[in-house]
Amino acid sequence: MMELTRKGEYAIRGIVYLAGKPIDKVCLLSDIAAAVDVPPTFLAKIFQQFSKMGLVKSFRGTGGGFMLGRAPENITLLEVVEAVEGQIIPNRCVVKPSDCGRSDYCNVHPVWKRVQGEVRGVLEGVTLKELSTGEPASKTN
Amino acid sequence: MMELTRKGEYAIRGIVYLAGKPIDKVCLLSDIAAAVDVPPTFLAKIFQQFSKMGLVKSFRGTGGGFMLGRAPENITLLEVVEAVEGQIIPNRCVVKPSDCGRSDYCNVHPVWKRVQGEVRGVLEGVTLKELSTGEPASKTN
DNA sequence: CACTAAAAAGACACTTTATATCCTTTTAGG
DNA sequence: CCTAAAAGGATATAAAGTGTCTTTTTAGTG
Ligand code: SF4
Ligand code: SF4
Repeated sequence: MMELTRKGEYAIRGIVYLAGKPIDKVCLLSDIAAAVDVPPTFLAKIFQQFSKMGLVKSFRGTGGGFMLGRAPENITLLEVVEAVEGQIIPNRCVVKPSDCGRSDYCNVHPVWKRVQGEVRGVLEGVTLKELSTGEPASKTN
Repeated sequence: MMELTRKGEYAIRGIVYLAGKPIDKVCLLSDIAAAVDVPPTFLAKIFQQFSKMGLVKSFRGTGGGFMLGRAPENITLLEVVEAVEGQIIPNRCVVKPSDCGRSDYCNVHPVWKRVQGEVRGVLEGVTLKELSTGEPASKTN
């Protein structure tokens, strides 16, 4: 259970690739797709989502392509994942307790809340910068 | 993403119900299903799985039914969830790194490992006892 | 023993989500 | 105007999720 979809996996690969390039370098979708081994048409859809959310900037026409929307140290893995997969929801009652009817007294409910928090915490603690360079965030600098 | 399936949700409801009964009380599937509001035929399949893994004991024929396989304080939520949903796998490379080819140098890979660990940790820290009584485990007693 | 209660097993049907491709349209440069 | 490239939309296929139905096995009971 809890498996990331291909879409999510591809999304990460694609944007981490961008994060490894100079911030203002415009990359062709076809190049990115080839580099990270993802079906180009599929990656196109993903990057369209990214583009709408400002995670990447896109340019059309000759000389067009994609570049990162913000500095890679300011984009967390959580943002990337949620951009394409939606919110992280271990159980539906986490987002809509009213759906269940048992949520008032249910002892399992808070556990899912906790799971959600933990997962979000981990993903939020990782930036594209770290993912592209392999270096842990140097928070004390 | 990461949503528990209905099956998983139903499984938990069903077994937590059992955990709230005296350990040697035999409950009818139909009663359990009605009590926790789950389609009886579906719950049957789930309890068959539980039975094979020893999480519940089953008795056939007249006077038959189900009871918990072990003391509720010795069954963790992790066990229950993994019994019906399989392992908790945030990304497939967590369980089969060889599938990816990039796993050797991939910086995202360890993040999924960490996510897996956190989720398992949370679920492992919760027992059926706590879930049925609402009381946190009193480890210091 | 025959009858009945109850779970086990297996097959099946339907829905939803995931995965991917294709075609057309828009935008921008040369 | 022609070409490069992304955006948008429709569609196709496969896989997973959700649930039902029927038949079989097991066990108690008069
Ligand atoms: S029973 Fe509890 S855990 Fe399950 S959906 Fe309802 S509130 Fe959530
Ligand atoms: S690229 Fe990294 S995170 Fe993605 S599947 Fe491969 S090893 Fe795992």
